[in-house]
Amino acid sequence: MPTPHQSRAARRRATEARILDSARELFAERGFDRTTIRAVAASAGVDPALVMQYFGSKRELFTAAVQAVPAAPPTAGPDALVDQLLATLGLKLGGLPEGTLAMLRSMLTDPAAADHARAALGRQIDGIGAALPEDADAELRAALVVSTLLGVAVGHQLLGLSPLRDAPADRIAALLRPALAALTTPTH
Amino acid sequence: MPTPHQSRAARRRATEARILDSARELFAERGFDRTTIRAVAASAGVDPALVMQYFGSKRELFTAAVQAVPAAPPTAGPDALVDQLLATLGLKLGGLPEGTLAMLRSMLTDPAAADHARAALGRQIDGIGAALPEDADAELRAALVVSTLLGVAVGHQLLGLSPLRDAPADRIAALLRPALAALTTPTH
DNA sequence: CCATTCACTCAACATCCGTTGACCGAGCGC
DNA sequence: GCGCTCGGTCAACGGATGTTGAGTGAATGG
Repeated sequence: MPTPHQSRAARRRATEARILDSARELFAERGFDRTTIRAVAASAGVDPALVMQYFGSKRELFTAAVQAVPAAPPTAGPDALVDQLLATLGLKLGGLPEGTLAMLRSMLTDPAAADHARAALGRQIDGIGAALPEDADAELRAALVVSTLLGVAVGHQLLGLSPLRDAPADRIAALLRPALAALTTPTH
Repeated sequence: MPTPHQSRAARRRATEARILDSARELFAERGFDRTTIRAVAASAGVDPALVMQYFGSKRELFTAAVQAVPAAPPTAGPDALVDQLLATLGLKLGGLPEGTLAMLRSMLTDPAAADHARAALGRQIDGIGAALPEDADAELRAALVVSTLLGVAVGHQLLGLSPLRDAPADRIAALLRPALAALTTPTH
């Protein structure tokens, strides 16, 4: 309504993007089950039926909202690995992308989100495992690294544990660094 | 019905316990929202109305099912701390108690469960923080320790990440130990 | 042996949610 | 200018869920 003059296709794309943004925000905040199509539609200033028309079903809307999770960038040196991991955590950017948060929020209660999470985390594990020095436990160590970062992300972004919420990102990174180094270094 | 001869009070206590067990199992498996009172009742071989009569509401049933989470045992030495933490993880016992799993499963999507989780994890953090050597970052390091264990618990018990699921518990503990030691040791 | 208690069931209500089909009106091409 | 396309709305259905109130039958206690 307030947009004065636009091509029909442009308006169409704009409202679709508005719906997707509202969906991402609500999915990230409340998770899949507690996010209703009606709430997404209201937040986007649109009729619920339109959401269905554009995305087919609530499931497909969720999939579309979460899809923007980028894979881990190609790992370079084994030393820069830890820095890269800390960046992945999103501590440097003040937060993970909302689509990722939506997936994390729902991963424990929605089987489809759990599959998505397992796949994404599995890819991370494989990437890190390949960058680690050759060792029988490389994959397991990579899994522990990813689990550690997952725990910090959950505690910080999703649960808001007070010591984490109030701490500056670089201090968290500084304290985490030796722990990640210990996990990535064979101990024999 | 199959129980042949019992006092009325005993039967009553038995069915209440059966309901609680079914509730814990389903809450741990599917989380708060996806667990229906009808399903709990069916699993306990009972009418849904009886669940209401005994526990008042679905919320109170959940609270009762989750309540059995024990606080951290009084921390002794600063060296045994890491061992104790690994025990808390439940790796040695093949799994955390089902009430704890129920709370963890729902903590990202149910605000009440999130409060419960924040409180329980906060208590853990305080306990560990007090056991750490005096340092300005003690509480933050304790929070990172708890987050790490939370991440491993989630990845292992709730998501079932394959490298973690297939690894023997003592190997996970062995790899985790130096990382936890790095977190609990001031680095200056 | 009888009245009462009490564990337990049955049927129903109210609400909410995902989803659908008919419908409307403004912008587009001709 | 006209008819068609299409972005968008409206009203409704069907199912599931938490919750309730009346009812039933067996164990209890006197």
